[in-house]
Amino acid sequence: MTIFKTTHQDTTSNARLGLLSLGHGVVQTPVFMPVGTAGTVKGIHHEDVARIGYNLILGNTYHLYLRPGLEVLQHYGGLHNFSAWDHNLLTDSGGFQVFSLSGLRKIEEKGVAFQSHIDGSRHLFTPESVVDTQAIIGSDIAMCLDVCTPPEISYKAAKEAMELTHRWARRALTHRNNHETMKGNLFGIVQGNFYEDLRKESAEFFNELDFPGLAIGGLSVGETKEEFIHFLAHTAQYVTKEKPRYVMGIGSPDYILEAVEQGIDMFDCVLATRMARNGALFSDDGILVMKKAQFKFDDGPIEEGCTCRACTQYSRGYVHHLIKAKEMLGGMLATEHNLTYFYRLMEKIRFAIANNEFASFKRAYLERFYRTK
RNA sequence: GGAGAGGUACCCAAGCGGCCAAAGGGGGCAGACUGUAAAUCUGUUGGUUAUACCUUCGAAGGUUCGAAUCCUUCUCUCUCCA
Repeated sequence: MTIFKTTHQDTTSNARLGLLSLGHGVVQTPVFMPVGTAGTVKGIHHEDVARIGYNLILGNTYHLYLRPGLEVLQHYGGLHNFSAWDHNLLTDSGGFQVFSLSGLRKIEEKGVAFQSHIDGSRHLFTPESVVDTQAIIGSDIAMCLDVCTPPEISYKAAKEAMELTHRWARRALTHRNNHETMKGNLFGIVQGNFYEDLRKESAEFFNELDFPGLAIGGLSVGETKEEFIHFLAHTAQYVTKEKPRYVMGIGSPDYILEAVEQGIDMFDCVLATRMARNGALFSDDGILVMKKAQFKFDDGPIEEGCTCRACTQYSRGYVHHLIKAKEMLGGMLATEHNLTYFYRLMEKIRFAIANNEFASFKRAYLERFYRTK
């Protein structure tokens, strides 16, 4: 069963419009997904996330498994109900967490053994257990457990990680297809590190399997922007265009534009929400670091035309004050602003694609965003 | 009026003869943040013609090769007693 259809192909790039049909509604692509690691998009009500327009957010298997734990999630009938989120939910498998918590982990054929960052307790994730966990969470899109690797590892290590990712993917798919209660879709994750032939091999491997969608993983893990762009484009050319294509872990507006240009349909990133909490707000004229003294007496909105609460109800000076004073409302308003900004950016991107002018839109956007004022 | 404690950089505060332009906080300023161990972290914070020199630890004077540190006087603040 296909869950995705392309509705328009931009004539100036590989960018495309699509519709992604999931358990909690249809998602317009390209789509940016806010990250709600531990069952909450930090600093904002789920109600407000939905009000902005989002109908697909992330959760994280690793974090939710450790806390609140499967018993609690089962008690509440899944994360949708538990967190009052009535729209779509994608959960990351924990592959990235296991990678970023290196030192505590041990990767074996059967799965990955790791220690909790919370209390040091020992746990094992297998391709099968991670599918089970995401079934309990109730994910509309579940991700395979993968082996995510950093830049500058050897070819041999990269190849081994990729091959293990592939074996795990087969096991996860088999398990999912025999699963009695899982309703969500399971996506595969292309790996291959920063080696062109491995990326090609991994993409072709996943194209052959019966996943309803595919992700490109192992990018945005510390490589340069040039490497990111190169390996994104290189990998994307081999990943089937018949399925939704998801680049994990990006990004900033410039990274998102690069991804959309390569025909990527989905991406998620903590950047918008984390930077908001740290006092950096996005605008078409670049990033505003709100703690700067220049905003102290600034009566204007964060961004003219923005529809968020921060922009429609408060001045830059007030937000500046809240951020400086470390008031909770500051991070909340900033989060709402950045998520609104990214939502509107995606709307503009989709509009540009619909009008076959993505290439010029991208150029003009970046020119303005990085123009020094 | 008496007794005691104390005045250190933008603020609080350590230092109590040389390793002190002076710990640590805070505040200020700057930077970072990309499948969230982050409402976090990092750098910087007397001046200059800058691996050195100049000015600075309430004020003035003194002891010493050398003083934020010891002595004298003055001054201001706080606490207790009358």
